Amino acid sequence: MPELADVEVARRRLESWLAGTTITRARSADARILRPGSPAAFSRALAGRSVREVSRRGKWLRLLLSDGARMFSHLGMTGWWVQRECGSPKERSERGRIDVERRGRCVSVRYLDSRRFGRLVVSKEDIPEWLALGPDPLGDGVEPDQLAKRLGRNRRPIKSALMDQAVLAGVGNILATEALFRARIDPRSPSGALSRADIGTLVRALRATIERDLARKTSSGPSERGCEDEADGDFLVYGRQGAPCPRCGRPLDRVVLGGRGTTFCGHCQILRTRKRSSATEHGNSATARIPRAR
DNA sequence: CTCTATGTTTAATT
DNA sequence: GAATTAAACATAGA
Repeated sequence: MPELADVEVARRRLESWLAGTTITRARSADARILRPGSPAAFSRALAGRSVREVSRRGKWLRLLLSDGARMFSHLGMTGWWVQRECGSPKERSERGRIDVERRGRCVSVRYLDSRRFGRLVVSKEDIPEWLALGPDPLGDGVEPDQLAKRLGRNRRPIKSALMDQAVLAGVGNILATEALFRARIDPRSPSGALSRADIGTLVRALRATIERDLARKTSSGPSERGCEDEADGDFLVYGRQGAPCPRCGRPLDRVVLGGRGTTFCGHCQILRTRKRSSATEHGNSATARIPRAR
């Protein structure tokens, strides 16, 4: 469930279940999920504390505890939080649980993650992974100028740059694919080749995609089921290679960028190209505009 | 059996 | 050294 919108939904659920409650018991025995960390340290850090707030940056979730310590949660590919009764039996994919007392009742919040790419980390301070995140397109907003700066002038494909969590926090394969389609930009375009107008369009496309995801996922039923939510699946182009482009009807293409499958329309999404960097280039450059043909 | 998968880290190669 | 690529992780589903 690792789209930015999914993680935001998870945050809201956790907040409604945990904010203001006191943790009576916390358990996780999975060494893969607790990395770094140990079952004993996990229980010790959480038990007896109350939950002050649940925040999110990019794909990371953070519980702020009454003693100032934190618990971080990354959902990886298949992680999800659910609410169960305290006596409810452990499920196959259950990797941890946090039991709290709410209005005199015992409520059990469980972490499910079949593939175990997710993580649970307890720490007294914010962890490096959290601090290294770039601006969150939903929480922080993104200025086209600042994004242009972060993208730099390199030849890295724009899609790979968007998915770099230090550039923008929370953009994954689906979001990057969908936003680039909306912005009509070929995902293989070198990030340095995008114009200021391109970047403005891209920022709007990202925002539109996130808002729509969020609206869909929050309105559509209680996504209380294990790891699946029905609101998933209806994408413009993601995973639809060979199907007709929703804009021009030509079959959608697929390439691999940065090891990730990338669907796009080779007709609607234009490849941006720019000047070739010259060995003598330095600093300024009204002179460095050598149009590049291919 | 083969291929793919919403993510990230690390090793290998250029 | 920087930059790009492949592999690895663990599991499920088509």
